[in-house]
Amino acid sequence: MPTPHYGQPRYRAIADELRRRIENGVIPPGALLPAESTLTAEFRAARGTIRKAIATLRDEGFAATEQGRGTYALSHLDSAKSGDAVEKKTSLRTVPASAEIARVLGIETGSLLVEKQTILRRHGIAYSLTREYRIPPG
Amino acid sequence: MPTPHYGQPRYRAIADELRRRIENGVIPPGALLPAESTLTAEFRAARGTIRKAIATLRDEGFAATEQGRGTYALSHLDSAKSGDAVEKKTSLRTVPASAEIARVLGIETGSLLVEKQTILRRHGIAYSLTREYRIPPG
DNA sequence: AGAAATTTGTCCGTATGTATC
DNA sequence: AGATACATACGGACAAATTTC
Repeated sequence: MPTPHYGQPRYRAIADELRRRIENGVIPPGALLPAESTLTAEFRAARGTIRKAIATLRDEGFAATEQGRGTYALSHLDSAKSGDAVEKKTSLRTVPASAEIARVLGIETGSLLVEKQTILRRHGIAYSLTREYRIPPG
Repeated sequence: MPTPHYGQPRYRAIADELRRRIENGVIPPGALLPAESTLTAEFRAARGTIRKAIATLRDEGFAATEQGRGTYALSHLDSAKSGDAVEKKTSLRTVPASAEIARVLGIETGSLLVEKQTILRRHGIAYSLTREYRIPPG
């Protein structure tokens, strides 16, 4: 079989279809997507093509994958079902830069950074932890 | 030839090597990386493996690719290229929870979390790194 | 202007490794 | 321990964009 991809590539069309299913609730948040082998059969595409489609969804934040387990749908636009109050707690501290973070910020490992931590809770239960690192002024 | 990847995958090792060359100025910002066919010969890896390594560098902001042309080296210490706007780069991955984060979120250490990382740059210089951790649904 | 060469993009098939169930 | 599912790697083929002649 030849490999034409006139117009839109197949992996993108497949990603579009899977994204639709997630947004429409056909695959609800938290549910596993069909296995790669299953999708291979359904779309009649090679595994590499299926994997590229799923990678697209990961990049977009629609899905997350765990080796040996599967790929599950994420709730992309929440976490507002609010009305119920969201409690937000922010704290500041100074921390040394890890090697990983230092590389991204283009500074030396161990340099001091300002870390702003935000914890989001609902009904007293923390569901999100955010840490922002910045190079201190001066 | 078998296809083992004990320890670190080959594509990551290749990405590390190329990143080193960019950071060390062996491949200066704006210069083209060797063609995929050339890298295939040098590292004796399949083209897909080379492409995966380059994709890693793209995600990290060390390179940019144009079809029919090649892959350019970038530098986050380099200005130019984009205007005065703030460049925002978001990536998503799953990571095990550190003890500290696990405590805050009330989960077990090592549990898998979804990490959304956002890097803010201006004039090509990263000045803010944000990491948000959430418990995956399901 | 046109054709050929170069380079990246997509797709297929297969095999093996690694993590989870 | 076996089955299932994702991860890595190989090799080959054709498509599309750019450069070169």
